[in-house]
Amino acid sequence: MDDDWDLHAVVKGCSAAATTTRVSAATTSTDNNPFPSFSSMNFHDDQNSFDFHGIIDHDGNDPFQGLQEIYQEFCGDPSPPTAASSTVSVMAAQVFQPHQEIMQIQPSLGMNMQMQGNILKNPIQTKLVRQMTQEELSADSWAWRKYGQKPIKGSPYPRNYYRCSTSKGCAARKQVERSPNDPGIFVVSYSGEHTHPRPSHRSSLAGSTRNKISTTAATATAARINNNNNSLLLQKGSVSSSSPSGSSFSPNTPLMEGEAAAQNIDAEMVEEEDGGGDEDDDDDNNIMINPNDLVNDDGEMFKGFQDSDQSSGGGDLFSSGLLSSPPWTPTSSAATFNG
DNA sequence: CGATTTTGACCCGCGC
DNA sequence: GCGCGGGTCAAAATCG
Repeated sequence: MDDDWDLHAVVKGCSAAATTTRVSAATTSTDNNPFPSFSSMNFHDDQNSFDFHGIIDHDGNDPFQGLQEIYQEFCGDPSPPTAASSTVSVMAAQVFQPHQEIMQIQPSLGMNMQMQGNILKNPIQTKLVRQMTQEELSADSWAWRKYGQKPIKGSPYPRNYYRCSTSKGCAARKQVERSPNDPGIFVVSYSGEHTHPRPSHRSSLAGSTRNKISTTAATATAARINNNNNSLLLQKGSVSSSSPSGSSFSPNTPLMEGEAAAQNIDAEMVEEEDGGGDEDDDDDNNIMINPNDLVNDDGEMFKGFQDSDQSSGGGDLFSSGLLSSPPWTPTSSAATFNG
């Protein structure tokens, strides 16, 4: 029954957005990590705290040189902070993949206009995959509506499918599933882009009652996450159009069930920002990019998902809702998971 | 009543 | 061609 905590929708907020993004080689093993120094990189939301200078690889080269340049371009307009840092993380993940043939960035949800402008130069279809805690999920400000749930082979937890409910034609979607390795962590994938600005008010029923999630579980999850790797992954996928979202609107989304959800709702709007984070957020929002996770044997990025091997049973379900906007556009949304 | 969740069915791509 | 797995659809149920 413990697994019943529904993570249903969490919504809104933005507070969870990452305040500090840490990019690191997930694997500690230097053997496979082409960028040992990566693990020590820390990124802050502060406008210019993201600095790739001084980082070198095994051979003493500066693998981040190009990234630094790109970053500077994007950072012309750092807002929203979270978005910016997350985006950069994504970029880093792509750029640093040794075997990655593609180094372009694609427009995605939540990107601000400037970012998109830059990105459009290199349109690529990608899907953003990120691991986050429930808290972070709750920070999603977009409004998501769940349209499906399926058991996934290899994972004891089902995957939940959400689409943006703010606008009918919005192509933004996201998938949320619990990490087989750590139930406290959710793997969220974003694809498509919002064709409208962020909602400023969460929809009335969003995540209302249907979802109840045990606060304890949520808390535990959040706490646990600090000890886990939050990896940011990218994979070729589907996405396309562009849309502004990075701006500052506030959205909604389903919330976690129960109180947690409720709390998020009210609190979120209040804290949406960037400043909220601070200490706690620092840890919770760390984003670690694991090169190994990004690329598979074929040199393609991916991995996080396929890892676990269990069987899909169809049965169990958890419903989850969650997450929301792309890392760079944090706000809130919640989700619920029923173990 | 409207919006959302749940859940089985359907569709499609992929590997054998 | 067949089976499997993943993504989406749609009807029913739920909730404020």
